[in-house]
Amino acid sequence: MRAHIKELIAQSLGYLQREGGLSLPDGIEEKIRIEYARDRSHGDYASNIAMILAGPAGRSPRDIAAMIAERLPESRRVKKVEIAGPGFLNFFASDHHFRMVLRAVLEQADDYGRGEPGSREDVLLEFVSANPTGPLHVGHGRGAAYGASLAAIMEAAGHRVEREYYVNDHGRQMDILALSVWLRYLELCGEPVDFPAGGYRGDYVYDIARQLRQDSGDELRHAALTVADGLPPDSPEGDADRHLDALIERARSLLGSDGYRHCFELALAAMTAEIRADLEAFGVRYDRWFSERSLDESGALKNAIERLDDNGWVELRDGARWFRATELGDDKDRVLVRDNGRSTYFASDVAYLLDKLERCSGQSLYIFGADHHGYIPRLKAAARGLGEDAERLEFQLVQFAALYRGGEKLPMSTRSGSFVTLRQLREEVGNDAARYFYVMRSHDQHLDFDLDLARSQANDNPVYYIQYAHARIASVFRELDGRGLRHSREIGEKASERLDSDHEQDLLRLVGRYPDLIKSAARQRAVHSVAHYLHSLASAFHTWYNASRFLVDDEDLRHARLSLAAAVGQVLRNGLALVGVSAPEEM
RNA sequence: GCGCCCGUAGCUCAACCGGAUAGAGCAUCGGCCUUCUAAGCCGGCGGCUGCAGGUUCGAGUCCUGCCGGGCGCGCCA
Repeated sequence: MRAHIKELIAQSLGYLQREGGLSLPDGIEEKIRIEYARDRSHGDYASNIAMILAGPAGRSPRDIAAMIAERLPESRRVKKVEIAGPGFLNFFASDHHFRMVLRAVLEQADDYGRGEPGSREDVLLEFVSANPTGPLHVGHGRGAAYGASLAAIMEAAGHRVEREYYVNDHGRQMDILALSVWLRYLELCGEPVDFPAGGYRGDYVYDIARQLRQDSGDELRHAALTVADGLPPDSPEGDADRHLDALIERARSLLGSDGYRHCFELALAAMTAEIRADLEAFGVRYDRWFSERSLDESGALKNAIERLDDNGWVELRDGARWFRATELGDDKDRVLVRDNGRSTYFASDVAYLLDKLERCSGQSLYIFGADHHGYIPRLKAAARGLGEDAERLEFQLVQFAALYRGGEKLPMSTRSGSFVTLRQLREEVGNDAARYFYVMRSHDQHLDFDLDLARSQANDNPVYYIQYAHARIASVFRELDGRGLRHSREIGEKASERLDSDHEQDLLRLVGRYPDLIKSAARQRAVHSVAHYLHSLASAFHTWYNASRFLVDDEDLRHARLSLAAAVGQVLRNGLALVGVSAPEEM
């Protein structure tokens, strides 16, 4: 409908242009914006085009609006056009338009609101990508909920979306996990080891250690004294990181490369499987799990560094290879290969970035936690250095979700193990509430997640409010069935002009703008706007439900109302599906 | 110190890339179940959009400065 009205205005402007009554700036068609009227008395759609043209044309906005209105082509979907306020053109939709809306919803059903697949650019969406060194916590949950919903919304809008998880299966953090597992394993063998300050302390480490003991028995056992012998001191007296690195080296030498590798692979596989299962249970699915290690194995890492070098952005400094990022917009130069010959995490990022840009024709979208915002300039610099278009990289920052319990903010640290996992959250508040709560606020806003509130007020959750509307609709149709009646969409559609109350008109309007909503939510990456829309649709339905009855004797009216109710139910289902929330038939 | 994000009702947040009288939920006060699900509905109370300037027909939205909060600034991952 927005596109339709836009076209009407463009035609009118065309007439005006040809008649010579008005000279228009070039490309003015692009500037036509159709908005939703806020107030019912302002009609259904509004355009401010006359106000934009007033300046250059040197005439009053209302005059111009009148000229445009006079030359608007007839349309069956527009009942009338008014000029209001400072110069708005207000469009009132016709009964015919609303009839078309009803028909579209009921005919297209689950596809209502969906654009043609592939009608928009392909995007590659990377999200969560948490290190597989511990279970996902509630911070990751927000990225997961936002990313999965955004992917679904963009897909619905017509993008082809590739969902990707980048697995950091390569670096020091993984070594620390492998070491932690091995030390816990030694404990289980009865060795009195001192657990390092920098190790991973969560219970899950014991779980993996138990698995290791089951696999390997005492094969990997070494005396605690041998393990600790001659190591630099741990904190607080010494340096925790130096201690940790020495301990990793000790593990490697005692276990041999095969033994060490076994610990490492077991820990990696166990953690990855757990993360995957967590996300799956949360309704979050990926098209690809991309291994960082594979970049090294495939030579992609070497290629990317060479390409930066060929383009003249790499130089040797103090035995290390540096990327001269400063000249490409970053605030510091970055090390690619350390003086010990090992490549940095950043080097892998560059290789992965290149791989993504080569695989995807459109935008490569990163969803980062807010703490990663410092990566943006360096990744853009890398894209430029590679000779790629940095504009194809897009970053959405998801702000923190702070957890509160008993009015106290919970500390969140992976290493100390004192965090609330995504799994615990799901068990506490349920999948539907968790998915909805995560995305009901704009992703660039901080989110205060009060666990007590989420649990104790579970019945006041907005998500139940929306689901309840859906269940009520289903219940109406059950009642209809119970009375031996049937709903005819055909009659309902024909009689749709009987839906003339304010409540019904509000609902028709809301249902009709759903397809536009999906497009704009996708364009703005604004998942929360879908959540808000669903809430207002449910609210309008509850109001209507309380104000009037569906199963009336007047057949035309009954069928018309049932058609509208069915349409509302359909849109609720479609929208809820996009944010990963179920639409129950009864509650 | 430098950089990024954010300051809107008592609380948590919206406001369709500059539009019309800034809206919801929670909290609070008062009403509505013999009728399709009261996990609901109707009404009241609640605002100098952090502060001060600027840009223009028009600013919560854009620009500058200040105040306040969060996060980030390693040959870590």
